[in-house]
Amino acid sequence: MNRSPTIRDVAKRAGVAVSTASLALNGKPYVSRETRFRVLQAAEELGYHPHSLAKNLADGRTRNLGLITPISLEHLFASAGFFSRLIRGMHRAAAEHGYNLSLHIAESEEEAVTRVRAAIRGRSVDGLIITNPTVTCPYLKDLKRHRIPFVFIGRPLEEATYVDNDNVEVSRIGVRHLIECGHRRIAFLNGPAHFTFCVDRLVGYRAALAEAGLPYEEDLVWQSDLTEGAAYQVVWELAPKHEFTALFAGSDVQAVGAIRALQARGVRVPQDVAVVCVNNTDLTSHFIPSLTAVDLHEYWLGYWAVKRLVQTIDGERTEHPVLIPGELVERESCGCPSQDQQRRG
Amino acid sequence: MNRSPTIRDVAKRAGVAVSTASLALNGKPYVSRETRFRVLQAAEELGYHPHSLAKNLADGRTRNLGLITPISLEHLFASAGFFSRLIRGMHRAAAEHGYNLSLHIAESEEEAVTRVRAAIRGRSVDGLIITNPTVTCPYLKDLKRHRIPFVFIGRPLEEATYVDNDNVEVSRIGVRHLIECGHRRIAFLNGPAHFTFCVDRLVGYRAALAEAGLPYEEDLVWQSDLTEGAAYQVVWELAPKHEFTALFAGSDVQAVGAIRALQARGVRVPQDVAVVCVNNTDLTSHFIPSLTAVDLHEYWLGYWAVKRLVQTIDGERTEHPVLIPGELVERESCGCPSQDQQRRG
DNA sequence: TGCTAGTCTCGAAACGGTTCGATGAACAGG
DNA sequence: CCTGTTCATCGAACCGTTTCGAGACTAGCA
Repeated sequence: MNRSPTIRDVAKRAGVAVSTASLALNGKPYVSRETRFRVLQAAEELGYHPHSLAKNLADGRTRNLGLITPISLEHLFASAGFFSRLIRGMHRAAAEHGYNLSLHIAESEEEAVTRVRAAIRGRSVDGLIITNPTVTCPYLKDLKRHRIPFVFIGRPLEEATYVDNDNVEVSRIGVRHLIECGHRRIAFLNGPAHFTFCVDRLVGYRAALAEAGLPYEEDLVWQSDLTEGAAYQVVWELAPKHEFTALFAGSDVQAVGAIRALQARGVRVPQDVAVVCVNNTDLTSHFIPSLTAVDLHEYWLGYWAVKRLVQTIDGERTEHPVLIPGELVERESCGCPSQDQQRRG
Repeated sequence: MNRSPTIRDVAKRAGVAVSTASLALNGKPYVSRETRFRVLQAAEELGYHPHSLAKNLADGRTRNLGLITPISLEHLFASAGFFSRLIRGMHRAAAEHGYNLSLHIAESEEEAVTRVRAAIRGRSVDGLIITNPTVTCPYLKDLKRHRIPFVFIGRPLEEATYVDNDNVEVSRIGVRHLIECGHRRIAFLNGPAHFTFCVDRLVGYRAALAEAGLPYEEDLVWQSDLTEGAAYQVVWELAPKHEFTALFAGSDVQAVGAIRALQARGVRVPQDVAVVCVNNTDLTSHFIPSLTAVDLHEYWLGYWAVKRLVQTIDGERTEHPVLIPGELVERESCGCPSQDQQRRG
């Protein structure tokens, strides 16, 4: 015979009933020592491995976690690295709990709705992780109606369990570092205010200034899309109109746009203006000058999202969010004396 | 009742047998017009959606495709963006054919073996896509023994169906561009020779020179790991010893290391040395000067890998590989007059 | 000795679909 | 009118597990 052995084959070889074999194989109680041994041995000899689909159908759990990514990723995460680090963290947590990760990528929010529905209808996942909840969250009602466990990555406006960076802290760390370097007039190039993380970061910016007893000047808070070009334009236009010695940028790409604009205006980085940004990426480490950045630890974002989802699946009621702290990675662009020499890497 | 409707509920409501309902719902022949209509209507009214697990168990197909990534991704793909573009392409093709994508990330090759085995044993996938086959390919014998369909991304040494870039063409395109810009002494900073793509690219480099009637000088072919630091060291050391006006780098990160070394030696890019590299990434577009690069179209790499896998699953015998062409993206670093001004982007 | 509680084992019934073989009706050709 | 197809439908078996209820056997205790 060529087909792979089933639990029946194992049971037969061990001379027990199928149900007993099942108990033995799953380490359940009420199986005698010898019986368990015989079953295990038979399984071993036959090269038996349970058929996951059958298992899943029988006990109603799929052991599958779905990742839904609405909105074209290029637009959302400035850098694609975000996505892969996120996924790796998710994967690790999933593996720790015996879950598989399945991907449901959508290019638009409507497509995301479709994918959420399909996942729910087909009962193909035990829970969902959804990145970048927006204001509308059109899938939310489907999720709630079917009571399927889910976790957001990113702070949603609605009440829902989520995992996100502590974005207040993220910008506070960056700005505080500039203050410690002696800067007192620090511009902030933020992202669009409809992202919750941008709102939070403004709070952190103000907090850092307040802590240091520095005044908050609305004129020094700028805003641009997350692209290099948008950042360039904004900085090109606003930089000459204000006095500042440092700039805190909301993303690595925005920082690059800003630096290019400053250089075009004859401003040197970091000598004339120091720069710190959010997102520790390939770009920040390889750029010249290399960029001091706040690392978002996306790996752990993914890791905890899955952890939290598994908790939810297991019925634990845990409403409060998980907030991942950022971490400052010092490089050349902040112009600090303590800049590390990792060029030789 | 709260449980979701099954096909039995549909059958009962439509007044037909379960088997008939199944035929009707799946668009199979031998169902009369009215019967089919009644079944469909009943399904509609009940809000019936087939239970994917049950379906899969019944017909023995999982409709799942597994992606196995051996070897820490950071090491393998210089940039993380590679991974996410690959995945998106895979996802699209999978969606087109009604498959799901499940992730099996391994940090080492041994772990990859474990994951391959687990996937096979649990019958949880219909086929596997494995990135970056190495010389040893330890999972290969498991794959062949169980006759599970699989496709490699990257050219393996063993005989096996794979999808890869046309790496000979990739470097030929890059080098040819430099030649067209008037350069005659072109250095080549390649990656480690144990990667098949590096071997292929050397072939392309030589081909481009030969086509233009330029001599091949072994002294101008350098080699470094795929990191910035390694590239820096090699170029720092070798650059002064040779005469050349252009450099072709095997990756974006290597190009950055090379440029940094050149600049440290007082060589300007692109004025004194023009640079073209492989990998069109965030880094190449945002770097100053922005880097002319050969785009690898990873999206299509992933797309065709899945396409090919599905063909294999469907029993089509298609041994020859799919080769994705590269495409030159012109920017500042090659110093060509036709450089586009996309700064405003 | 009789009763109860606890172990161990078993067969059967799920889980929710697909597929196979049988059955009957309608219809064609001879 | 008989026979052989083709079409439409049905019931039952099956995919490979888990779980449930029941029965048998063993101790422990009055």
